[in-house]
Amino acid sequence: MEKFIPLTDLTNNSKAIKEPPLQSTFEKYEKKFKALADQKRLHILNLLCQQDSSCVCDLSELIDMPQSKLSYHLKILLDANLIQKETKGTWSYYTVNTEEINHLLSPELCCLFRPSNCC
Amino acid sequence: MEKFIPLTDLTNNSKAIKEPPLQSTFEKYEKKFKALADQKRLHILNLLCQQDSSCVCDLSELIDMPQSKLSYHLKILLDANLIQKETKGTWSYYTVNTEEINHLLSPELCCLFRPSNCC
DNA sequence: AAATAAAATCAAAAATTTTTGATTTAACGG
DNA sequence: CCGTTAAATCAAAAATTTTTGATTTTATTT
Repeated sequence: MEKFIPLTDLTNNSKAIKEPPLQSTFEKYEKKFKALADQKRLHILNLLCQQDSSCVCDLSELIDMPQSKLSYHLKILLDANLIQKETKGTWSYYTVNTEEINHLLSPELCCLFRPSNCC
Repeated sequence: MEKFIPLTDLTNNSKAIKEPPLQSTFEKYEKKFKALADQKRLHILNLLCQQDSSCVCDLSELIDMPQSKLSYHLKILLDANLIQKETKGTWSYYTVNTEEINHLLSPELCCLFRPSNCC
């Protein structure tokens, strides 16, 4: 059992509070930027912003994309935590994860990828 | 020759100033996010931030990557306008395009992908 | 219980991106 | 002019991502 809390973490560039190693930080952002690195997914995000909650079948019509393809892209956005899912019965409703988008993107991208009330 | 400037652009959702169509906006950001969607390139950006100007051979040692591979990744960042190149003799010096990064990313990503003096 | 409907999953094919090692280009110094 | 060095380019191989159509899962309705 530890007797006292060390004041400095010598293993990590002498910062008192342990930061995750750069490597895993890069992994995290790689995943998020990969999710954003696709026109179709940017379009989906943009649509979700305007609707504030949509099910797959609604989106499927808006964006003219087969259901399985849409589910595939939604999963990538979901796994990157850029959107959230709420299931009601047989429907899945998706919404933009505004907090996450705010952490990631500049205010200038507001109009495209954040809910419509913001600008 | 135009007699007067139209007050509204009826072809584009009645906004007076013509915006690029969403499609081409998505294309633009797809390219930038694709450039960011890779651990190695995030690492390169992070290194460039700290150095404020480095040639390929210096980077190649810092990141332990063969020269042709590094050139490939630098080109992707360059084409996305996230970095800039200045050639002196046989050397190419690369720097982060801070303005572009600022337009794209949140202030929270400052420490990782902007020059070191900012936080 | 059977029929229907929404959405997720799966496996194979197609498309795209990345890696690799060799070659080329361009600039410099003797 | 020749040798050297930095960096870009190239083509083929390898790896990863996306598309497609079929199937499965889950919940609802009759």
